[in-house]
Amino acid sequence: MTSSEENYIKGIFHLSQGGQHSITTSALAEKMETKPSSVTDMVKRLAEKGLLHYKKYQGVRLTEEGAGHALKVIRKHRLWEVFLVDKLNFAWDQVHEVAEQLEHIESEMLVDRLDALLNFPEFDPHGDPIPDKEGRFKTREKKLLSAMPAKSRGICVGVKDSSSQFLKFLDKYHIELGNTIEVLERESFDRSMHIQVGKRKLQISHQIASNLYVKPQPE
Amino acid sequence: MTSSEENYIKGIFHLSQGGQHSITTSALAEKMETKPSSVTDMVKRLAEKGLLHYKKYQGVRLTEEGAGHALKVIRKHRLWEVFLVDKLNFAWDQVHEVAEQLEHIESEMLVDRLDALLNFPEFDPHGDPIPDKEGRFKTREKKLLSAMPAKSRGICVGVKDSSSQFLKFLDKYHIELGNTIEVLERESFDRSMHIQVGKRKLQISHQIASNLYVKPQPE
DNA sequence: ATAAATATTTAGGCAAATCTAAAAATATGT
DNA sequence: ACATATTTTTAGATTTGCCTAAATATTTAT
Repeated sequence: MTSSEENYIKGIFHLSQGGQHSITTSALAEKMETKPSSVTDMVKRLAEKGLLHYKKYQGVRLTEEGAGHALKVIRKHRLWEVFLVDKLNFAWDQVHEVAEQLEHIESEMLVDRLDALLNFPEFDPHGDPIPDKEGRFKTREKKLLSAMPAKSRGICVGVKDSSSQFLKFLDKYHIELGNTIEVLERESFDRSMHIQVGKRKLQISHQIASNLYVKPQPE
Repeated sequence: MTSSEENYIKGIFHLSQGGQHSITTSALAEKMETKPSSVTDMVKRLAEKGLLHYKKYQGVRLTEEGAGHALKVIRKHRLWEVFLVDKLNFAWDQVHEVAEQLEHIESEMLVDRLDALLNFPEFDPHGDPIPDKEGRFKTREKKLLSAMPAKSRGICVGVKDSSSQFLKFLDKYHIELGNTIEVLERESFDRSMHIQVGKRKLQISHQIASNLYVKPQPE
């Protein structure tokens, strides 16, 4: 399987996570930053290989085999991200590009030993779960910070947008995974929020709050 | 630069190490396990990019830029080999294939941090020198064991053949880099040798002796 | 319900990297 | 030195993954 094929499979998998039963050609084209006609070409090839179901004009859906393959690529991607952060001291906004390359290295032994070296991590530096050898992964209760009511608290467990710009913004305001975030007040006018992180109080826009996942805490 | 182009550049570099001023199309085709006509196509492209000198029917020679690029790829390959052995406990006969893939990952930061993680190693698991960031590498006095006279001693510092079969053979007879090898006697008939490694005495064929490098020791 | 807008596929082309078969240049042997 | 053998290059084809432009199917709106 080529890198390009793997990237398509991964792209379809991610779009499917959004709840869609079937992924349209144009949605996939946008995700892959390519043209719909190129997508049509590729999905025909992947359908022939049994990795996805495709009927003309009906969009695509991964087969079991395709989904399994996607999980393997995602596992590799996330493990490499952990490696880069934990072992090579990369910042969390610097890992994606490199992991995009490393995820295509083929060697089961490499992946399994890397997993062991990193102590079988369950989440990557952005809070996304890492599938195990069998493709299983932990899920945890999480809500967008923007969906949390005033006076509630949550532990920051992940980001929705993992672009470098957003991650650097979080760094700047010292918001990191594991922090407890308390919602002090919500502004209904612009949907901005007053929050407290540790001892620091700050005001964040809706755009920020709607890209941060927290695990709600009782009381 | 594509992986394929990098592999050609690397192949030419290695062939040039053998002392040849100019590398023929057919020698390169054999090295790359491809056909001479494919080589002609590729070297034309590489010549256009300024990575090598090529005149029809005259063979090829790397430019400064080409050689610099080759050294970078070789640096990455060998660093990854050290990583696989030191950090992931790969055996020395299991690293080549995976390193062939990893050597094409593009990220200067990755390479430099990997180098630091490994404590700036100067030699890879097969005893080959690792170029530094500037392409410089240590050379050390080494001779083929087969060229050592009887009653001489040397420290095993490298292998010429790094095929899995040969490396496994060495494992089987507990010959490893760093061992002191003493030549007890040479058989002129079949050029086999009686050697002593640590406390063990063994007889090795010329084929083995001519693929093991040693650093000759005085007296 | 039918026309207009949108989405998707087809057709034909291009670049990279390979191949085979044929042509051209170089090297070798007597 | 000249014919033969070998090496190298050229020509034309294939596959992957992409493109543009045109054709076709589907969806939407009146």
